[in-house]
Amino acid sequence: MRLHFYLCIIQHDVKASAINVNSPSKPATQGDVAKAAGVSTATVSRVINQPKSVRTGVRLRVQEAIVELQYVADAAARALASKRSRCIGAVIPTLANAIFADGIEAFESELNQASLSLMLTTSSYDSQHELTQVRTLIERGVDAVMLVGLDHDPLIYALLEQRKIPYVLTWAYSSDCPHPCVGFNNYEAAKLIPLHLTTLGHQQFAIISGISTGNDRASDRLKGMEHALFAQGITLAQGAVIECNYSIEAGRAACRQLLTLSTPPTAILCSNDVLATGALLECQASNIEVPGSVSITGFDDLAISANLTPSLTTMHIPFKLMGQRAAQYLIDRLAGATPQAQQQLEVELRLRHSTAPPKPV
Amino acid sequence: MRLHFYLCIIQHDVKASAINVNSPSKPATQGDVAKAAGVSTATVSRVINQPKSVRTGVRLRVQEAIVELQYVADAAARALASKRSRCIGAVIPTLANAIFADGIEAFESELNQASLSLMLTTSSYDSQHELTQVRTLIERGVDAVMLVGLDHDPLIYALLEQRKIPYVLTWAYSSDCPHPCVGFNNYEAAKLIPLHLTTLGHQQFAIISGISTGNDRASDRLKGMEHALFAQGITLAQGAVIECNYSIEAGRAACRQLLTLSTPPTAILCSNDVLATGALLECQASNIEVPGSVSITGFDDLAISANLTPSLTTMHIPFKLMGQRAAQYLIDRLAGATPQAQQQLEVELRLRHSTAPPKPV
DNA sequence: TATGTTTTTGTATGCGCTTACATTTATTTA
DNA sequence: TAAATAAATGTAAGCGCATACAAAAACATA
Repeated sequence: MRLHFYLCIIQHDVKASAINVNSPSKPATQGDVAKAAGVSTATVSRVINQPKSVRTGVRLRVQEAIVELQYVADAAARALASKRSRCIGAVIPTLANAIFADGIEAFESELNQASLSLMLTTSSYDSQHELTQVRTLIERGVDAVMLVGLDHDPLIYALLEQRKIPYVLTWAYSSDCPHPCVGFNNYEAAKLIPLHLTTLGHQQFAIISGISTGNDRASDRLKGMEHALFAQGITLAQGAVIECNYSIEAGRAACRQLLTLSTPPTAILCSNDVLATGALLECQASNIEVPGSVSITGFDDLAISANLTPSLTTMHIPFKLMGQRAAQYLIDRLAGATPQAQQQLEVELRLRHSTAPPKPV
Repeated sequence: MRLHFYLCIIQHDVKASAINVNSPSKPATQGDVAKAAGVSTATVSRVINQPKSVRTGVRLRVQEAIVELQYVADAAARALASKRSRCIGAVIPTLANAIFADGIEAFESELNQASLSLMLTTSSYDSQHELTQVRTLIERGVDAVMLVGLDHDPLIYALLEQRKIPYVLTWAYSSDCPHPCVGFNNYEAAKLIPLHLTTLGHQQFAIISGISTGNDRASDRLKGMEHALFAQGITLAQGAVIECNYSIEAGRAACRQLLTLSTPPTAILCSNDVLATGALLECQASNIEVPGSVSITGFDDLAISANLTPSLTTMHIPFKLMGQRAAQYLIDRLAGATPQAQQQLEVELRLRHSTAPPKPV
């Protein structure tokens, strides 16, 4: 016992001096700190995790040793011993769409403040890939998971629930959603847009939608717009609904195509601002007046939308707030609280200059 | 000893049956799998990490047990024992700028294929915050780190090198960079743009730059453009250089201001496409002809740039390739290889319709 | 078949930390 | 001041895995 003690002292001295000369020695461990400060490893651990439970004098001594030895706690060991990785996983369709980038940025920032880190993956709008990514995140030991949209492979929910991993769905909301979600009702929000245009007097509509298969947001928005039109007794002409990828080029191409219909639309409803921007730019490039010849609406309210000429009428979504709320939900869950499981965010139709009454016939 | 043995058996049986009925029992461990397959934990570990070293029959039995028990290896334990977390950290200024979003998406995708996960953080263009984030990543035990730009707090390099954590700098390149980097020379690339415009006959220039303080990319681009102009004997009028945030609104405001100069520029050089888009939209909104009255150039070649009216002359940067290469560099490093430390990517000035000879005076 | 090789498998240790519990020390109460 | 209580600290047992080394099995050689 005594011998052991001496050995430890010697070992510590060697290490300490080695560190002092910046040699490539191994990083200090909790044990090194403990010896340097003359306390047990348990106390070092407490200084790090529950500082208040350690007397001030001791705490200071330990903190000094930590700085001195440039001690950095080993995350793997902490995670193994505490069963918490302090990492949150997120699967989003893509970063290419600014709406995800903004939301995720806020999400990460919020996590950061709670000393949590973000493990980010993308699914490319592919639900099987999403499942794979969730599996990977679970293997990585994330403490919680954020997903986009309400529809997911049931296996995802099974995995998450089996392992008791808190999760939250975002970018969508439904009052009867059986899962925790933070977002807005894409369907209901989308219904508001046709209303605005019919009020202006439009009768001839067309829709540029994202691919609705396997994308509940796109699908809900499309349905919302269609149903709202039908409710007004308006029918969509053959070929007046185009589904395409979320890209400016696709939006342009779709717009071009729609304007060649036998009865061209006086209003084109786009299911997001990327497509709407494409449509607007196509009109600009083709010298078609907006809103003179055709009104155009978007959805999302990207940074560029208010700056286009004409500025885009679109549905404003508080993405930043959504990211924050989603993060907060998970943070609360991990803290043992039971935050509100379904959170609906306010959206707002921003009336700008891309919409106007149709030309009198 | 013997007692302990029995206890283990009993405990295992309980666990196994519990799992079969999908009860909320603890997830299976390697030991559970080992018992189920009638092998040692070492063999299970080998089946997972070096399958070829295990006989086919045994391997199959183990894999079966893994599926049966829904075994998922504990990442923390693996990391602790193997000293590898399989996580790569990245610090980018912001996701709000699409150039980072695209590059990171490719980066993550490449990591994914190598069974590595991305831990993403943002610095808000703040070098001290960046240092904090790097610290956090190191604490999280990332195996490698990706940073944006060449200039960083020396402490960052010290930390990384002390812990022998491979890292790579991106979005920039310099032949004399002492650190691994994958990117392009912002300074040299920027110099090409004024050249194009002087060739067209422009003499009156203005520049809209990002905040150059603490941002080597912005600073290099600005210097590059200025030096190229000076080399042609062209001086910038007082107030002809504006530094502002990377936002469309800021670009618009800067453009508006520049056009009120006593000798308004015939060409406005923007240090990225966001600012250029802002400038272009401002002109559009003010009915100022581009390139009739003023030529505008960007830098980055965002998705929207080719679709604006007029389409934007800009420097094309292969962000996707850059993300892939950066990831590959780190993957190779972690595999023990010594990939090329400095990798320069080709950039290309895309001549489009926002530039033209100035109006004859 | 006996021996030497190689391949496969098992044993047992430790990675660095957290935490239940035991022990010591400080503080309060009577 | 002593006893009772509370607070601070130490002890030691894992957490679940990878891996060095030892042992066993399979294979090759003579």
